[in-house]
Amino acid sequence: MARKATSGSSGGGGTGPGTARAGATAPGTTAPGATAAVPERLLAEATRLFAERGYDRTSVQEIVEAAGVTKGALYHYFGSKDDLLHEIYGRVLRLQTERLDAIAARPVPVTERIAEAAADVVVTSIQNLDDTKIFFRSIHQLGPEKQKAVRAERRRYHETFRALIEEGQRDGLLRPEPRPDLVVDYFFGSVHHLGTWYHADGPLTAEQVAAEFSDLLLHSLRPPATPGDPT
Amino acid sequence: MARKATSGSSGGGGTGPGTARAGATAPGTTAPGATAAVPERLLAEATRLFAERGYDRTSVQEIVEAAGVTKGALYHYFGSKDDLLHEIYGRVLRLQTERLDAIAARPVPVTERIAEAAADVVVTSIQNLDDTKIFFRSIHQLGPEKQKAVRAERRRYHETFRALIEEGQRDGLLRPEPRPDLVVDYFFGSVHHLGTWYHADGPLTAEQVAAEFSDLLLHSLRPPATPGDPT
Amino acid sequence: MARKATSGSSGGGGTGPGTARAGATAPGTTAPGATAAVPERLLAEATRLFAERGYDRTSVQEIVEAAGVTKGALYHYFGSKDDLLHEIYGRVLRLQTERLDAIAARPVPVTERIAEAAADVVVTSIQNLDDTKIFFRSIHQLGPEKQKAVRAERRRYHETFRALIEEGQRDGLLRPEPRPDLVVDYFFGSVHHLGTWYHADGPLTAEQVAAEFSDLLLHSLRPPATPGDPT
Amino acid sequence: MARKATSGSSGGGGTGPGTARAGATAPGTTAPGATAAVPERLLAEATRLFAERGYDRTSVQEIVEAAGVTKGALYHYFGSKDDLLHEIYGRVLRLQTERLDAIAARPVPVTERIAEAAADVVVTSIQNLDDTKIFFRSIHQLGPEKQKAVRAERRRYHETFRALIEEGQRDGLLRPEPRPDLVVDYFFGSVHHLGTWYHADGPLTAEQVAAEFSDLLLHSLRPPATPGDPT
DNA sequence: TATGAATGAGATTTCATTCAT
DNA sequence: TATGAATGAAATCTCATTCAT
Repeated sequence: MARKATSGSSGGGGTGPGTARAGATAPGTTAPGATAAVPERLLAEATRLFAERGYDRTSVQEIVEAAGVTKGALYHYFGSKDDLLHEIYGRVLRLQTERLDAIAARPVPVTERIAEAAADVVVTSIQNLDDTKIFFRSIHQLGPEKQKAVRAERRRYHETFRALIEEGQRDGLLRPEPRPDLVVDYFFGSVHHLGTWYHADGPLTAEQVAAEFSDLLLHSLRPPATPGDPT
Repeated sequence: MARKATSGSSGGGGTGPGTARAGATAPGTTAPGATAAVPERLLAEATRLFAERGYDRTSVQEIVEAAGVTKGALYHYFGSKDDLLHEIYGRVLRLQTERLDAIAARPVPVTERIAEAAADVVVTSIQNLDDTKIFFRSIHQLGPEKQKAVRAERRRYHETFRALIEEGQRDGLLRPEPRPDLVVDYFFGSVHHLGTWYHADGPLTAEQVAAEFSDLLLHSLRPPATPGDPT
Repeated sequence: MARKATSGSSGGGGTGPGTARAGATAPGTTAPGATAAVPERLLAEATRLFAERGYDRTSVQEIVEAAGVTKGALYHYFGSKDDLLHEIYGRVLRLQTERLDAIAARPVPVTERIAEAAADVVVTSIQNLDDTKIFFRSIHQLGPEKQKAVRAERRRYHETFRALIEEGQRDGLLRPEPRPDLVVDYFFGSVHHLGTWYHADGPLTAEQVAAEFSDLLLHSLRPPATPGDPT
Repeated sequence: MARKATSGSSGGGGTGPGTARAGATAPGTTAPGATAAVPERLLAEATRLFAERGYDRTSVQEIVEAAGVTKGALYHYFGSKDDLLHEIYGRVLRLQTERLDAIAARPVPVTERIAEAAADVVVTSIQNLDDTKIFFRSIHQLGPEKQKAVRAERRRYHETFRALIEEGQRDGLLRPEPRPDLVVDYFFGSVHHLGTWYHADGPLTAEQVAAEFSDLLLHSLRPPATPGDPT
């Protein structure tokens, strides 16, 4: 058995998020810079195709053809088509979780941390727009236990974000009325739908969208200005 | 070939939302109070199943079994599986478009109309949660020309909503900074994602969510309070 | 759903043992005597092929080609390749069980009933030699619950036979020493292996083999001749 | 390519039953007492797995995993999966042939030799129950020429046994009526089916079964008692 | 002596759709 | 208005085997 990407592979192990992210060529690969290692190539093409025509509408045959290998090779590295999807999810989730954790830990006012976190998730969602598209369209096509794993990771992300909002409300920097969990669902609904309308060649850069979204979020939470306290 | 539900079948005809929703028996149906007419039953079961396991994962066989008819019957009323999905889309779109148009035409301040429209779309999305789920998961699985038709209707809806925002900004009732189209995408992202987290047996009623979402939207657009102008 | 041969179909229902055995043409079939109905043809070809090259070595493709239909047709009638095998088993088992029950109930001395039963199972095993071959080679390739069902039916058959032997021993017509269950396993081992050596074009008719096997069985159970009791 | 176990490898060489069974380490193996040599381990696991789930249902991958080696290693020692099966067959056949030859040569009355041979084959079949199971289920899955080779060896074994029966009939110690070849098929059918019902943890020891089977065989051949000749 | 990535052919099964009745 | 047998194409996955190292 080769290193099949099994379920519990989150957390740095697995089919080489390390290699995949670092861009380092796996041992046994040909010239660096030429063709990437097979698993990475498979993941990249799968991501592109899933985003383009959906998980169910993309056949394994199309993926391997795009990656220039045979089906046997795919199944040498990934246990199933499901695994491929799961691995794609894992990559984005890990990336965004790491970044959010870093931002949440910064020694700056909580409103600033929220603004930064909001802007950051928009930017990374746009930078990985294919993954974003796939995520919210295809989660239901994952096997039940893998789906649970992904949802659990997602929930952890949301909870971290919610904690920031709660902190802001406790400190009186944000309006106390909105329910934090609803705010999170409200904001991330917007983020997750970036994939349905954002285009790289449109009029807006990722950063512009990020700034606007972040601004809209904070304005909706901002306490009413009190006399002598011009925001 | 009898009255197949072709694309342009909007307008309240046979299989339309009106008859289906109101529970009125369509002409030519058996005893009222018995089982609903076949096309309605097919649409209802298809909606349920598509929401439950996705369009591609639902087989025609499953739909007809759930509706208690045979495949021949389905193809008697609908030209294809695609048609079924398209018809489901049509129902929600028509419903929500009608309501938005009515609200937009009311002789009340624009902020009030926006608040109402926002709350209303949340309520109807939750009331038709299955349709909402299907909509944003399965659009891509529609054939290209049907997809275009649906997107066009959707766009019209968004434009109506955007016009309200523009009006509010022109009149100085809303902050001028946010780009209206971005605001629309921002808000409807949230609405469309209701299907991923809202549960009827959860702690919140549709109206509570509607009030909060509407409130968040308006606060994010509210101009900064000026002295002597308490909002 | 068409009449798929589901597990519990033993006992006269199912994919038409009635039609299959009686040779009656199913409604909707063409000229009687011409080509048999599709399910029957599939079963017949599957039996032949499974006997010839084994269950695992026979592809569904080969079966449908031999039967002159498409794969879709096979799966219209049978839920799986497994089902086909199960149905084949069912036919022989039902046939032999019926015959044994009839013989066991005859109002003749038990030794005679045993002799007849032994001869009969040999004859019917040879007449359905393909089924016999398949039975003892392929049972293990059946799914677990179907395997259990088949074994249960088989056990019932063995128990009926064993009861005859016990009766003979109780009545003093057979030697008391041999354990009845071992005798059953001993004899049916021989019967089941007919498929490995018997050929229709060999020197022996089915009846000759039956007579010899029956004779060997009874001689091995015959009590020692007592003076004045020439058997 | 090193010493691949080719078809004609009988005669006690490297991978032979002698070394494997006795637990002696083959030349070139590591420390005695540690894990067995690789080819032996492969054969042992293959035997277990083939018996458990059948030849076709056991993948090469499963065998090498069970043996703790890689596929390359298997193909280093054995030319094919077929070879593995053939080698397993060879082991039992050689063992049983040797023992039968020894028994047949003993200077005791032929009835005694038959009784001993019958009991012996039962005992060794039970002691190597996995091989027994495999033998009669999987012969057909061997390539044609290997199948022929195995059948030829098997035939030789049967002929030796048949000769004993013929001798007994010639000498008037056995009933002359039964056809010797049929008797052989009759008895070995029983023996070969031991694998389908015997369990080591059942109520009977191998020796008890052997005694009963041998007894049943001889009673079925025993001439009718003549007055003044108490058996 | 052994590895393990990769192949390529083939396996079973599913499914939307058609059509004679 | 409805049936249901049948199609044919495509889908996912498995597996024995090879070969450069």
